[in-house]
Amino acid sequence: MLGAREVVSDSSTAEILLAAADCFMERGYTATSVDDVARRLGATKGRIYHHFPSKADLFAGVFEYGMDLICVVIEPYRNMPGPAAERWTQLALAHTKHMMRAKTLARVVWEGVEMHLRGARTPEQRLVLDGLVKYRNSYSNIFRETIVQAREEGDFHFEDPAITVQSMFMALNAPIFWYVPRPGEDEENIESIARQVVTFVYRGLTGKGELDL
Amino acid sequence: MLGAREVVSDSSTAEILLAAADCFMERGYTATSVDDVARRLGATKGRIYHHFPSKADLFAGVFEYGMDLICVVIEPYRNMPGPAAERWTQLALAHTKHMMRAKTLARVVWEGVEMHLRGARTPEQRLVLDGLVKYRNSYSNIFRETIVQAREEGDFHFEDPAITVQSMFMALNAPIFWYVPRPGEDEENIESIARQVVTFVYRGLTGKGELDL
DNA sequence: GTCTATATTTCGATAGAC
DNA sequence: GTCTATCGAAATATAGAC
Repeated sequence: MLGAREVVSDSSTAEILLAAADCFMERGYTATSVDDVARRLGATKGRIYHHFPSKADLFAGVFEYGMDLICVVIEPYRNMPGPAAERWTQLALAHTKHMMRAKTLARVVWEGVEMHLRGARTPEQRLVLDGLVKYRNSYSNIFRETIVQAREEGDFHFEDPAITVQSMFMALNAPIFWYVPRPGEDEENIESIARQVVTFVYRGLTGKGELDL
Repeated sequence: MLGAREVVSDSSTAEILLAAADCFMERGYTATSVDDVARRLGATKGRIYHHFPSKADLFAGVFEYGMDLICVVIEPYRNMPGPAAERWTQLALAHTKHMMRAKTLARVVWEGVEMHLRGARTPEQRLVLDGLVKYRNSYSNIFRETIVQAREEGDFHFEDPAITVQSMFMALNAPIFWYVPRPGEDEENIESIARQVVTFVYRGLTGKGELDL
């Protein structure tokens, strides 16, 4: 199952991870103090440091938890039979809806990737981040292989796969930055937004029109 | 000219802004210390605090400088005659190429918008950020009006303009996260990437195909 | 397993010399 | 206009009580 690592052993650890995810999303990694996370838990940082050796490890835990979850979500569609273009549509819909349902975790994963792209930091943190981003890359490779196959089958059209995967993910992930859950009318709302976003990207992948300048 | 405010009065201030932009891009706002910026300048923070009352104001200065620049870049195409779809193509190409050429400033603007979406912070910082994001929104409205007009002219197809503008900008801005300038072969590289990205989005806007499920 | 200190470092900001 | 020196406020992490 793509190496889900079952980070969350007990419910106490899970509670810490979710509180940390909330804080990291609201203020970002650097601006979030361990005291902030403890305060959200109604506890003190002693509790957190008992479960995680450092703030960086806490962040890594949230990242991994987030990746584990989304891997479970797209698993049913990974090896779906039929045209790759149709498989892509199912994967993209599941991915985009999950971005909104688990917006908090998705934002943390995003910041982890961003931190990695920035480079810098200490060698130790670098090693941890490298592992996390490798996990995230194995996920994005599922989509990459699917769109390349759909191109071979004549349904998708694009030049560079790397550029296309990046453009695709940015558009599919967009809702994590502006979507605000509204109590009550959530599920239909999520369905409608996901359909529009995936349609937009689907057209970008299937279209053949060239720019007229 | 969309209210460019001429932040950069003297060359000493400009030098500080560019050094700050580099630092903010490399490590993010919170993780960047004023000492970091000073060190990059080969100076001490006394120099920075003489020109900017606070770190937040320094960030605001970089943001505003970045917005001023990109407004100048798209200005020639804003009121171009002819079909809105063609005007959009010129605007999008100019925008995307600038994202790569001025990647540093673009990333700072991005983080400013992200910080604003997070909410939180002190009321004073909130006020400054509100102003900056208003500036940024007036920029994004140019694109919004253009795609809505292109839809009225029958060239673009989409449902919700807000969702579409968000998806569009995310895809057009994607290069600021992965594009790495390579010395020598830069300009042709930028042209090729921008053409591919804008073609992808163009197809997303012009396409009429529906998802088959 | 969680809490109460506390040691240590870093950072934003200011005051005053030059 | 820039630098040196320093204050005071966080924040990471640890030690030891309970």
